[in-house]
Formats: sequence, structure tokens, C-alpha cells
Amino acid sequence: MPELNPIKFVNGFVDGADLVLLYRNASGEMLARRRKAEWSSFYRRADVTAEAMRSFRNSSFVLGVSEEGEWVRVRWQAPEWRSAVREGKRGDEEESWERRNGLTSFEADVTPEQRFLAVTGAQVAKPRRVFLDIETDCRVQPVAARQGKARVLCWCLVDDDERIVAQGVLEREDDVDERRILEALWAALDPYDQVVAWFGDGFDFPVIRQRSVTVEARYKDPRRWLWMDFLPVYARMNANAAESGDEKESMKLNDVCMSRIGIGKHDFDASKTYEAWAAGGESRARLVEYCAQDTKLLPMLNKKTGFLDVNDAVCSLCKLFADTRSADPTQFVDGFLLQLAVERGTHFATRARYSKEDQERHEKFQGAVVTEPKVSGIEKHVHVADFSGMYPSIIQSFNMSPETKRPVNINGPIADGCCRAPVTRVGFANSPEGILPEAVRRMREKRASYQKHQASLVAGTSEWAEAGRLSAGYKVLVNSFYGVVGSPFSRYFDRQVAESISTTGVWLIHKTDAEAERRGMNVVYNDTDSAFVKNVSRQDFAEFVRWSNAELYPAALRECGCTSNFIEIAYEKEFERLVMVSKKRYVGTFAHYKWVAACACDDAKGRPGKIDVRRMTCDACGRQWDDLPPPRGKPEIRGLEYKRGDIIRIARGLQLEVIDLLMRELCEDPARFVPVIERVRKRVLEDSLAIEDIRKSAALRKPLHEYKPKAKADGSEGTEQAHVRVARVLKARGEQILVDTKIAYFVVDASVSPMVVAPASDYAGECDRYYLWEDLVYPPTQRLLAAAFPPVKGMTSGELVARDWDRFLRVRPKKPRARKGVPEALARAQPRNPGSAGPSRLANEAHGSLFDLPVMAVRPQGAV
DNA sequence: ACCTATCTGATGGCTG
DNA sequence: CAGCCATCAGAT
Repeated sequence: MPELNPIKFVNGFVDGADLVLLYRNASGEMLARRRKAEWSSFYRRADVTAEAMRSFRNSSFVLGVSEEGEWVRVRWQAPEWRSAVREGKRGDEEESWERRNGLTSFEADVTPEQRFLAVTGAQVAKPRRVFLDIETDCRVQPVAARQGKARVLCWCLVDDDERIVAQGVLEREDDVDERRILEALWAALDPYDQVVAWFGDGFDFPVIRQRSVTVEARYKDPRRWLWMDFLPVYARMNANAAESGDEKESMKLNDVCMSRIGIGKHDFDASKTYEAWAAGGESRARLVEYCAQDTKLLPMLNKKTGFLDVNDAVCSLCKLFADTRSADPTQFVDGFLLQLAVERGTHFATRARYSKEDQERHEKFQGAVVTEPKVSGIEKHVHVADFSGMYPSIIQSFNMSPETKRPVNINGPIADGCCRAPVTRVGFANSPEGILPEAVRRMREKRASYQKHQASLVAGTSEWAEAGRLSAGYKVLVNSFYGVVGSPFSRYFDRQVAESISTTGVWLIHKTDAEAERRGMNVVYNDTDSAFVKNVSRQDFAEFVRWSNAELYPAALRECGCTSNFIEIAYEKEFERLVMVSKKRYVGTFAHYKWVAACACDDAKGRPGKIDVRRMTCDACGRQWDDLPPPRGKPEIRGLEYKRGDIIRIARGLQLEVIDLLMRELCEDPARFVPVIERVRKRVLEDSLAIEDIRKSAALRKPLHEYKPKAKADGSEGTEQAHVRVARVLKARGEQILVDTKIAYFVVDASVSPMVVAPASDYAGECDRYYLWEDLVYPPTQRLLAAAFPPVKGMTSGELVARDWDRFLRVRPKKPRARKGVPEALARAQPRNPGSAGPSRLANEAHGSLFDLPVMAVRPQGAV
């Protein structure tokens, strides 16, 4: 039994040989407890020979050895010894002491903090949170500033309620005064446990530490705070929640806040911080105000999204201290499962070291199924059923866990007491409950209880919100299990288990499809856990779902030897209309969602009345409907370019216009889309275009120096991707270019190979407009229109022309052939498309100008 | 350092 | 040089 500990700890870290645990007393003072840090590894008792046991006991590196049930626990003096016996002195397997002695260690990578929290059952406190932003001397390039070479000009701390807690402003440009404001900052941080900043790990956190050292400010051990970088947490949690690509285009705080809460930074030139400070008076005040506004945006963003609160909830469930790392799925799954292992008196594998070579050798396992969409044009009345928590329910039903695997026959009868995954043919004992199923069960039970609890509370109250966050936290957790089991980096990695989970899902979907088809329905699409079905009435489909749950799955699982069944499919929604562009890419609008449809009336709050589709009656106006009224809700958009952050804004805008015409105005006449296309095409070719409309944005997925141009056949260097080339230009200018940095650029000229690109900041109003239309703006919309209005056999030629969406694509004039004796550039220099300021001039400039044109208007500095 | 499936765009090589 | 294919990277 874990020892009961009433203390809630706010933080813990290793200090020399000690583990320091921080907590607050009743009056809020922070206190510390020290105990010996535990660096232990576990071995199976049966594996430990008498000689190995003697070695442990006699070793001066070992603090103690104890036998605990089937396990031997060895506590090491320091982590170096623990890893040395595992990996050998140079990480060389041949030299591994454990290997030579036939030993496999368990949990030999668990930190003292993790072990303490898992073993003692100690609670993790909700951290007292404060938000931080700093401004530094802009004359120092960000890369150098991050290394602590720029003076801190001001800082601001704001609490969860957007109140300024404290501010600091430099008065004189010297170390003594900077020391003053930094010491004031550390003092102001003292009442708090967690410091949140946007890109804090990349800038603010290292800067305040480095500067404190440089100017010899006195400050407390920084390990005493939880340093939380909001950016990666937001980026991950928002990836699924984002409405449009706008929200993904940039992770700059200003852009994120503009798109998420409609509020941005103050209008202030951040590249002039020093000038603003040096001018003093009003100007300096504006700098300070700008910094304060930036800081206030952080709690506003958290209030809007609740992301940090969900993370707090997850941390409390998983016994993690809420720093940036706590938001990694491997971390929180580890935290939760280690607690379970302690309760069961068992141990997990030591996390494997996975080299680059291992990664290359890693073979993927079979995942989910996605079928080819069997629809064309605007499809009406498509019903969707999906499995509720498909993977968790499979884990539970088959009791799938690394330690419940059993040898069973591949074919024929399954061994007694076991079940067998239908595709991989991996066997699992039906009892006792595996650790993975137990984790999943507990989390699902908890989640259900919080959902129920939340429903019983008054919406909008803080208790209601907290219950919602806990429920969301459990959802995040339970959904990450499958991924963690499938990850070779995790201690729970088990390819057989992971593949049994995914392929059993495929098997369930196929079974469902076959039965639906047998009943005369048409399954038009599947993705992982969902089936899109047409040619069926609402009632019949509901009956099919009911029958599947009552008969189909229980029988199917019994045949696999399962003794429990958690599989459940639900009738989620009906599309009034649906256009599928390809796998994972479609747009539709609901006739009803979970049996609720929008009425034509407005209720007291100005929202559509709700029709109970089973009774076909509106609860607001009481009207009885024979058929459902036209849909009023937002179209559901999946996978289309509108949702993508790397697609240029005009392209998203045009696609959304077409989506709205299709889905909101219910337009089914191809001719009505023509003016929309032509208007945007004219704009792209002729109007003045803002950089926000035409820039492309892509992230660097690895450090810049790891990008190597691919060698061409003749051995020369190939061309790197556009965003990589631009990143190099920006880096040369002193900008901070790190992994995950989004690079914004535009295409200067695509008529040459490789195409000429330049940083978005160099934009002076001109770009390759033909390329813009032909490659970036029109194709996403063309694909959508071609899907909605495909040519159909038997149509008149007029109808076929109306559905020829290719006719709007080509806009670039053909290149005249270079004649003998005429320089190539001159041959291409003839003015084309007058009035549109097309790319022709740009193309020439890239090959040496023949014209006397201002350089900035033609080829931006740094074009590559 | 959570999985796989899938689509798209840039690029280079080849072919007619 | 357009059209096709393979490959890679990025995004969902």
C-alpha cells in the first residue's frame, strides 16, 4: 500500500545526492523536504545469480539491495553507475555488465522525482501560475540575445486574471541597473510555482538566467520554478481544435491571438525596442505598455482555450510537475502507468535506447483502414456511424497488454482462457486484467464520472469548468495510449499489441460494412473507426446500429474467445449533402447531429431552435416537421486546404467561398461558381496583393544544418526546398532559426528552375502571379469543384463544358522560342499580359537585368 | 521522440 | 518542353 501523504507537492528536483521536494504550508509559504534521491533499477529475482547478488552487495556504487516479491531492487549511488552497468562505459553493449551477467534491468531510467511520486502516492498541487514576457535590446540579433548578449529593457508579470503583478523597467543602460530589475523580477516570481511564457524555452527563460549571471544579479535556484513554454503546448493541443488554416499558419503570439481571440499586440515596432527605450518619456512608456499587453495575451489565450488547465489536470492524474516536458504524451502515460505498476508490485522495461540505425531499421506495422470514397458529385443523405473509443474498447475487450500475451494456435481452437486478435492471431489471457486494460478502464470510468458530474453542475461555473477540464484531460490521456504502445521510444512499446489493436479495428469495420451491404445499404467510405452509409432510412440505420451492438459484435468477439465486450458503435450524424474530394478530404453539412437538427426558427437567444429528429418537433417553436428543413449549421470541413496552415490565404479564401456556396446556399448549378473563380483570378493577376494573402509558410522539421541538398545524377548539388533556402537567408541575417520555426516566404519567379523565392519580409508588392494562380490558388478549389460537379456520361456538350474545371487554370503565356542569335533572356523579355505586372520582369532580373528597374521592386534582397 | 494512412507540392530523371 | 514517374518533405 502506498503511504498516504497529505502534502501536495508543487515541484521536485535532484540536488546532488538529494531529492528536493517543494510544497506550500497553510499560509502559502514554500517549504522544502530533502530526502536521498533514489536511482534504482529492478531485476527479476530469478535472473539474479548468487554471484551477481554478491557483486551488488559488495559494490561501493550500490547503496542498497532489497528483495521485493519477485523483484530485486538495487539502489545506486548515482545515475552514472546505474547506466554504466546497463550500457557499459562507452554505451558499448559488449561491455555491459548486465549483459555479461544475464540480467535485464527494469525501470532503470526512472528519475527520483518520478519514483517518489509513483511510490508514495504523494499528490501534485495545482501550480500557482504567473505569465512572463520580457523585452531586450533589439540591436542584438535574436540568436545572440538568446545567449544572453542583449540587455533586458523591461519585463512584466501577469496573473491568471490578466492583472499586472509586477513590472520592471531599466532606467540606466548599465549592469548595475539591469541587476536591479532582474533581482526585482526574481523577487516578484517568488510567490509563484509556474512561469509561463510564449516561446519561453527558446528565449525568455534562458535570457533571464544568462543575464542574471552576466550582471551578477542574486537569484534563487531556477529549478525551484516550473518553466512552461506555452507555444508547444498550444501548437499540439490546437492542431486538432483549429477551425481553419489561419490558426496554423503562424505560431507567433500576435498571429495566434488575432486568429483565436481577435486581439493582438499593441501597434509597436518590436525591432525598435532600444530606440523606444532610449528616447525615454512617452516612447519608453509605450515599450513598457507593449510588453504588458503581450504578457496579458497569455492568460487571455489560456482562458479562451483552457489548454494550460487541461495540462494541469493531466499532470495531477499522472503525477507530473507541470513544466514544458509534462505535456509530452510519453511523459504522462509513463506517470500514470508507473503508479499502476507500483500498486501491482510489478515493473516495466527500461526505456530502450534507440539509435539512428535502429530508427532506419524500424519497420512500420499495419495501421488503420481508409477506403476509397465511393461517391461522386454532391451526395445526399449519407449516414455516419462511428465506434466510440474504438482502440480503448479493443484493448479492454481483448485484454490486450504486453504481459497478457499468450501463445495460442494461429488457426483452429483458441487455448482455454484466452482470446485471439483476429488479424495478427496474437493471443491474450482473458484474466487477470492486464495493466493496459486496467489503465484504460480506470480512465474511461473516471472520464464518464466527470462528464456526469459536469452535467449536474451549473454551466459556466468554475466547478463546471474544472470538471470539464478533468474530463478533457482523461480523454487526452486515454487517446494517447495506443500511440505510446506503438512507439519504440516508450518503455511500453510492443509491436504485437499495437498492431493487434489497429488491425482488430480494421476487422470490426469490415464486418460492419459487410453486414450493412448485406442489408442493401451502401457503405461509401471508411476511415479507421467510421462508416459512411447511404441508401438507408434514418430508422433503418438506427436499427442496424442497435443490432450491431446487440448481436454482431458480441458474437464476433465470442468467436475470438473474448469474455468481455466493450465495443460500441453509435449513429453519429446524417449529412444532408456531402462532397468527398478524396480520402480524408471532404466537406458536408448535417441534416442532424445525434438526432438534433436546426429548426428554421430562432430561439430566445437568437440561435436556431432544436428539432428532436425522433419526434420531428422543434423544442423552441413547437413546429412539427414532415421533412427536415434545410441545414443551417456550419459545414464540416475535413482535410481540405482551407484547414491547412501551409496553404496561401487567397487559396483558402476561394475554397471557403465555394464551400459556402455549395453548403450554405445549397447551390447545385456549376455556372454560379464561374463568377467567383473569375473574380479571384482577376484579383490574383491584376490587383495589389498583400503579403498575408500570398505568403507560403512551412516549418523546419529538423535543424537547418541537417538539411542537405540531394545530389543530382551528375554529382552536382540539387536544389533544396524553398523554405529551407529562405531559412538560410534569414539565418545569415541573424534571425533565430530553430527546429519548428515557421518560415514565411513568397515565390518571386517560378518560370525558371529552380524557382526563385524570397522571405515574406522582403515583399514589395510583386510576385509571380501566374504561378500563384496556376499552382497555389486555383487547384485546391478546382479539385473541390471537380468532385462536386464531375462530368457524367450522357450529358450534353454544353453541360460537359460547364463541368470542365480545367478551363480556368492556364494563365501563363507560352514562352516564345529562343531564336538563333537572340540572347535567351531577350527572347523571353517581351512584354506580356500588359497591365498585370506579371512575372516577366522578375524572370529577367533573375538572369541579369535588361531593364533599368528599381531593384527592390523586382528582386527582393535575399531572393534565392 | 505517441501511432499509421494519406494527400499535396517541389524536384529531378526520363521519354517522345 | 510537356507529361509521367519516383522520391522526399510536410501537413493532416
